[in-house]
Amino acid sequence: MSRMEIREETKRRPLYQRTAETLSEILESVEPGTYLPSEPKLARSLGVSRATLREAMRIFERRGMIVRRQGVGTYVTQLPHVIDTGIETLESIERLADRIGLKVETGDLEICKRTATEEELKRFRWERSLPLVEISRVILAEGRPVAFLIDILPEKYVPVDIKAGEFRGSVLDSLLQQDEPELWQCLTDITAVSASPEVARHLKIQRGDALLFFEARLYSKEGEVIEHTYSYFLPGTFRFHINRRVP
Amino acid sequence: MSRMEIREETKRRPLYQRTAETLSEILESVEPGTYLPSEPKLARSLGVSRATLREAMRIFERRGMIVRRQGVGTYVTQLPHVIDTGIETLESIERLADRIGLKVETGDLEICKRTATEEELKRFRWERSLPLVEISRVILAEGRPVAFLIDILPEKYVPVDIKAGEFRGSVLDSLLQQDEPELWQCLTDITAVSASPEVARHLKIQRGDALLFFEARLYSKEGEVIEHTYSYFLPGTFRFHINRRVP
DNA sequence: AATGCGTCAATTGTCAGACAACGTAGTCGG
DNA sequence: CCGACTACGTTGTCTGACAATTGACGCATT
Repeated sequence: MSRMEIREETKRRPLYQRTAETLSEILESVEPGTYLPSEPKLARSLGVSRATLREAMRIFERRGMIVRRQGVGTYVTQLPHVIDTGIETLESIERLADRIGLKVETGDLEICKRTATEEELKRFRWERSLPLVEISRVILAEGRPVAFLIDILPEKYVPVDIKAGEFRGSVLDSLLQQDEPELWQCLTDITAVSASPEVARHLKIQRGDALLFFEARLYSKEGEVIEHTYSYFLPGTFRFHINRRVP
Repeated sequence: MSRMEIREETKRRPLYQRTAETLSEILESVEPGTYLPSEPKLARSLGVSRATLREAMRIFERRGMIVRRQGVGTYVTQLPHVIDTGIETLESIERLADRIGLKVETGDLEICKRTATEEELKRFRWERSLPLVEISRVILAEGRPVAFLIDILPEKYVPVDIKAGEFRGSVLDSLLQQDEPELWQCLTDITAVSASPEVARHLKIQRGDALLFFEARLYSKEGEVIEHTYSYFLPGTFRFHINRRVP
């Protein structure tokens, strides 16, 4: 077969995206404030064309990780790492805990089937007959409850490993691991609430204590709501930060 | 003078950035789900090269506003507007209120000069002798307190109009309006707190009530801390949302 | 010595054109 | 009816070139 060639599995995604990943590693490894090699040199050293390199760089420029100045060069900004550890990137609590070296486990796991409420039908455009699964659980860090999470998603989207009873602690991670459905973005509302009696009971705190509250909707590329999550966080354990751009 | 040519003031910034703005307007004006013209056509119609257009498009692709598929085309995603109204873009409370049609005013304004504390010296790398200005105020919506803000910044950066006693409600807006110092990004920590007695007094709420709390550091391109802000928000009035990307 | 000016080299910004890779829809043959 | 093949349009990638901008240097002038 003349057309069959060796093709790495990474070949699937566009080159500029893989280049962006390589660039990301480079940016993390160099001291903030240092200048990158010129575009022609860097492109040659990465084995891509200058156009492709520029497409990859544009991403980091917009994120504020690099500054490009015509006639001068491109240098790495201060604090580039926070962008990849910030809230801008969708991440499960378990992975976040992992990253900061925190051991967590799951408690009070409850999984139940139900149908959508009127409000859910209207807000998420789910079918009336669509069977839903609601998964609630408590996150424990060093034995203490630090978060209470409620995931709601159509039964057809429930990852196979969770269906099989092998719940490993994160609905999101299971969803990300499989190919179907393809996740695209997650819209999250942020606010603070006083703990309700039920949430207080799960978190073993006083009713009325202040909690950080996320309400998130996970979308597919087609704009369909795949999952809906309520998250209650006890202040102090997790630090959520975000990099806001100036307009 | 042969070299002197008419040059619009907008000419200063790179073409791909201006193209990005034009693109942004186009994206907002079209129905979500529709396909854009092909890159050659769109580039011609915008009067730029295809390479420049692609650099501009890359920004919106990363933000999730458009999806590009090789061999098919580029289409506009659902809910593109939330990105520009989300928390990702730095914005004063006053402008946010404006956008959602809320009338706000300022109360309990206090401006005082002081020197940096030990913690501030360490965290922000400010000079020990640097005189600071602390500006605290309450945001009122329809007569009710909804937010309490504390801005801390070196005296040399205090906008001239505020120095002149013309405080118009937003330190950030004043900073953005002038050319110096040049703002670059804002790192914001998000959490929830119980209202302290002092904050509760300003917001006219009970001590211990749940508040959304932002701690923000405003940086220049050189990585210098220009401003430091504590923000307490009463839940319910402002909706902060964010678009989280899947990795 | 200090200052201003022109020149030059290096770097990013922009352009044009070409071809490759990919997906879709239609065509053709079975 | 179904499958394979083909043609076509789109995005992905590359090459080379030139423009615009900046900083450094040398030089003449003050």
